[in-house]
Amino acid sequence: MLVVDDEPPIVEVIAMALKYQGFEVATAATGKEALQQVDRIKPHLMVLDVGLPDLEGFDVAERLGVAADRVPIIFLTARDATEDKLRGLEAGDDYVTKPFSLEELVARIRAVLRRSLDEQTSAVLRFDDLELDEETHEVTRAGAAIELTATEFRLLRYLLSNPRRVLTRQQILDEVWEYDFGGDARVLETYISYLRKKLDAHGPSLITTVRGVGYALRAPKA
Amino acid sequence: MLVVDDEPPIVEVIAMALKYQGFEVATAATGKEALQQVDRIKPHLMVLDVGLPDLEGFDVAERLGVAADRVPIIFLTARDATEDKLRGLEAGDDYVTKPFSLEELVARIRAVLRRSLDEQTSAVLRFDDLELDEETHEVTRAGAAIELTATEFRLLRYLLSNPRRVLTRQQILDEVWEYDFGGDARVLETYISYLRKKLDAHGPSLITTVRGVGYALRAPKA
DNA sequence: GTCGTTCCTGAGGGTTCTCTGAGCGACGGC
DNA sequence: GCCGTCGCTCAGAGAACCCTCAGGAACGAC
Repeated sequence: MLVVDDEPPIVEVIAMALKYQGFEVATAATGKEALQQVDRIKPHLMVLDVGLPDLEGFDVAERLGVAADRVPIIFLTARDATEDKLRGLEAGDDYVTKPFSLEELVARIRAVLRRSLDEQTSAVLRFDDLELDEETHEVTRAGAAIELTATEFRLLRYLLSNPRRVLTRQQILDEVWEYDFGGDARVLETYISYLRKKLDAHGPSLITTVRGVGYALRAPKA
Repeated sequence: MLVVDDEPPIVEVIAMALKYQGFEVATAATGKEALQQVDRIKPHLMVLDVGLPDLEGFDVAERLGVAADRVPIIFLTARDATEDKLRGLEAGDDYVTKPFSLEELVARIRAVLRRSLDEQTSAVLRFDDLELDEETHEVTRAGAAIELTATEFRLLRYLLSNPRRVLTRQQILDEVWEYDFGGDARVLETYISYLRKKLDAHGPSLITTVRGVGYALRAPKA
């Protein structure tokens, strides 16, 4: 996994998140450096900022060629750069707009890897009778469809990708909200409340509060 | 293990706690000194105060580079420094806010080491028929789930990480409560009592009182 | 621009946890 | 066996924590 951005804090926060997920991570600050690294370590995937000092991110992509076996790239791009999205996006690539949530980025990475690894892993996260499809964004509980908003979906996806494990409030805020979110931590409680209301309409409670620590998905004690 | 802080009492209390856990500990009071020490002794982990007189803690981290093989760091930071959290946090790092409990710090250290040692050690602490999972916060005795409050959990985790060893009241207070806890030492007795009540409901007594000294986990004399 | 949805903030209230105090019991020295 | 000290347990006050509801701001669709 290669992370390329000229802002050290961004590189660091991404590298940390990915390492925590168990990926091996290398970094680069410039386009030139990135090309060298690709040559040297042959990463399976690359997270690439569009706005680099020397080469534009897309130029980096171009230099790597359009071959089907070129390393998949996830572009980081500013929110308003709509037209940019089209350029450089090859089959197997994807993009994320800044500022992004780490949870979102990791989800995209998994999706891209899944595609390039030929459907080895499923796109459906499961826990008890709850299912979440990362590709179609469909969520069902005991077969019944559940409508979630974007934030609710990210939150549930993060919980589902760490089943049974207690996630601290801080972890959840760092991952699910934008990485520089400075707001009130009570948003989280509000959204947990929303999720519970929607999920628990179809069965026993799945989200457990661990007082003083955070939240966890727990199988209902039947 | 390298401990860096400009306040000698803090350094001492941490260094002592870590030594007691069996780590080799070196110390430094300034950023400059810290960098020298890192060079000299190549620590496996570093506990680093953010507010140092000469260099900011994060600057120290920066000087060490962002290489994947840089020493993992646990930052000590004031409680309200929310935005600081992102700066400097690399893969494998973590942070603890002051004032902290030593027990918490040691738990974080173990978690960080576990990650950097590639899952060599498990997150489950065991003693006799008692199990405590640090990730899910689940505690079972002879297979039966036991609900613990946050403080009970920290206390039991500390006991379990030092099985059979007698821990003095002072040690336990320092570790499980905040390191400068000034309150009444009888809290501890109360919590030992709570723990015993919950644990011994499923089997013979595991926590032994060592009169005049402290407490220890002991296998029940069958 | 208007409308509808989504996201975040704020406040109130209920629940649970933590710590304190006091009485009782247990242990050990003599 | 007696007495002093140390430890155990219970109950309760205060605080911390968390949940929920309501409303306003921001965003996007038409």
